[in-house]
Amino acid sequence: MTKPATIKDIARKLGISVATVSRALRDAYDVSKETKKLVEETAAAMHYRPNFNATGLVKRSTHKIGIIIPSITNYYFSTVITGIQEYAFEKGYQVILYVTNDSPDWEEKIVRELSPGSIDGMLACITSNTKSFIHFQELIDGGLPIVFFDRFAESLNASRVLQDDYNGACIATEHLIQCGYKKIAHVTGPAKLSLTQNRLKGYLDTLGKHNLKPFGIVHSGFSKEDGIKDVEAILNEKDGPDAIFAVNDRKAIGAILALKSAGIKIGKTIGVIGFTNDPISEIISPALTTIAEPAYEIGRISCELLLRHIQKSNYPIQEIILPTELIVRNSTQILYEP
Amino acid sequence: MTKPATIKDIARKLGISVATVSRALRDAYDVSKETKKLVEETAAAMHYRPNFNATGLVKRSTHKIGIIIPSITNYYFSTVITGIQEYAFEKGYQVILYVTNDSPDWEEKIVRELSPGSIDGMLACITSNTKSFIHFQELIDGGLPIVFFDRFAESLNASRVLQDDYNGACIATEHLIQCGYKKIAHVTGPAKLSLTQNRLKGYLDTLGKHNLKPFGIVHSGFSKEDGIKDVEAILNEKDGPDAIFAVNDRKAIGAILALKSAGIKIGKTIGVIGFTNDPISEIISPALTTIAEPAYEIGRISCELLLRHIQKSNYPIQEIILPTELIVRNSTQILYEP
DNA sequence: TTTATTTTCGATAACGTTCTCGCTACTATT
DNA sequence: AATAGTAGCGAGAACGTTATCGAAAATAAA
Repeated sequence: MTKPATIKDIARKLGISVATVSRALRDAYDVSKETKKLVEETAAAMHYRPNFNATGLVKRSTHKIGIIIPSITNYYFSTVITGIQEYAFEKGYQVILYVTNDSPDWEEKIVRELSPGSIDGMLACITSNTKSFIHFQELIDGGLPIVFFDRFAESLNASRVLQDDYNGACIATEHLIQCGYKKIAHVTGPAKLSLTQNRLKGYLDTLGKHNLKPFGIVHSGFSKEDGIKDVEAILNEKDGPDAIFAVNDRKAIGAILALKSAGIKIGKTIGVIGFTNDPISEIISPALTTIAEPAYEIGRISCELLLRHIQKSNYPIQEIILPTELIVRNSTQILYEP
Repeated sequence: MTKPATIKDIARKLGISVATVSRALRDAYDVSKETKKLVEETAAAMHYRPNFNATGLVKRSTHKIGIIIPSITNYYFSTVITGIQEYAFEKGYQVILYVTNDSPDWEEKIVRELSPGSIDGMLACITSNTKSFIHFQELIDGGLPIVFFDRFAESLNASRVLQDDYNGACIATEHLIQCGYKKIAHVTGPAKLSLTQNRLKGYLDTLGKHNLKPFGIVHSGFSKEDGIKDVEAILNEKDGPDAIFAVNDRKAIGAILALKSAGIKIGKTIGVIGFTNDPISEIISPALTTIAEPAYEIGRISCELLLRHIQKSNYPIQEIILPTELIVRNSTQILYEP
């Protein structure tokens, strides 16, 4: 119940002015070594902790950054957040978490209700169907540094950190082709998202390179249930696929479940490849071949970039793309040696 | 780049005092309806947003709460956080996330570096081997409301919200016995944690009730890998178990993987039951029988309780225990009809 | 010495709010 | 008509810190 010690308390105890104490506590060129040391010692003794509200008020900088994200209950997002959190903590920043539940309305509400000076910058990942971006544009216009990750809007002039969706999709499709699969379907995500488009493009381009035709492209959500539904629909068509490239692991899991309950041999009859490298992909049987995304690094690097923008207001806008990696497991198999 | 509007700007524009504007913007008994309406309108027009640093300074209350948690990359924790976040957002509170990585040193450092007045309260889940609790005690002594969830320290006089670990373990063990399993091993967690102790006690008591002997109790970490190791060790003993009760789903998953690679038929030869109801438990094959924890509700209720403590400084300390539920899947089977 | 320069510090005004007074101008009471 | 009460507002201090300006003391240069 004891009130926390302030700079005034230290000043009073030492018989010096608050200004001197303040200087001594920061990087001070303006204060003698003796008083600096003295102040630091008594500050420690009194358990002094700076009041961020006060410093924030005068310096217009709280050491806080915001994360706005559709959800945290999946491997990719929670790992990105972990990366962000760790880097931020190392640099003395605190992280405020905003979860949109993938609802554009919530997203807009959250952004609109932001108090000025409550955060120094923002890490953002938009919902899968954010239609208007003016709320983000207003933040940017207001001078708040924003770095997008994973999902972003082309129209917004802001830095972003992404995995290499296009090449990842190329690698995935190439792998299926090398295995000997020929009729490769793509179970994809929400149409407007750039990551969906890039993975789709990688798929199409790679098929084209090999003179193969695209197959049953279905746009829907990102969930396991979406994967099940989409694959069931594909299976009902007359001419079925012999492989499925899913836009992410959750949908690939759905695909595996759907194929299993249809009694189809996964790998041998129909190959499945995902995207993410969710830990579940090595637990499910057959284990899921997938494209690994560097989620943790994306978090760390996004945060690093954001802090640069915060420190230099004219820091140049960047697009950082991190490589992906093919992880081969049992859901794809070599059908014949070429 | 335009500076955000302040209360002063509104006052100047309307030719009234800042005090009146301030009153008009809050629940004002002291201001006429006309000026109140006028102020609200121009505030909206100028996109006024209150500055939390300033209000926090004078009112000694930021609308922020902290969550300190070992990790966010698992189903239980991320779901609890989701519950917390949603409730907090509904009530106008922001959530600051602190991740300890299950390291007692990080935990202590984070707590020690908290700035006074930077949060109004704290939701906490301790690491699996926090040895000393004085850093939390100091927070409590300093008057900061804290609510613990899932993991807590008996010695700390603070509210807590828990799942019913004891009865959950009883139900789990009882289920195994009803199935016909007789030699039930318990793969458990870090020894000091109360949840470990309660689940262990539930297991022991239920066995005792049926005159069965406990079997191969192994204390280790919470991870899948720990589960694999523990079960491999148990299998190497002369007289093997016919069922395994794991302290959580991740270890149960590890158990299933270990049993599979040992070529043991799960369910028929050895039954497995977990604790959590992680989504992965219905994806793995065989699907995992488990005790479902109300993670989301624990989050919401913890947050609700914390806000009560924040609003009434003498709000009574509570221990809230939420029920669990048995979810039967294929990793346990009825061995014979009694 | 005297002057110039540096080092070290204190006073004071901000930052954007809320809070406590107290003042004015009404309305109600007698 | 006199008093009391009340509604509505403004002035100014406070919250804990940093920033600006200048003053005093110490040192260096002349």
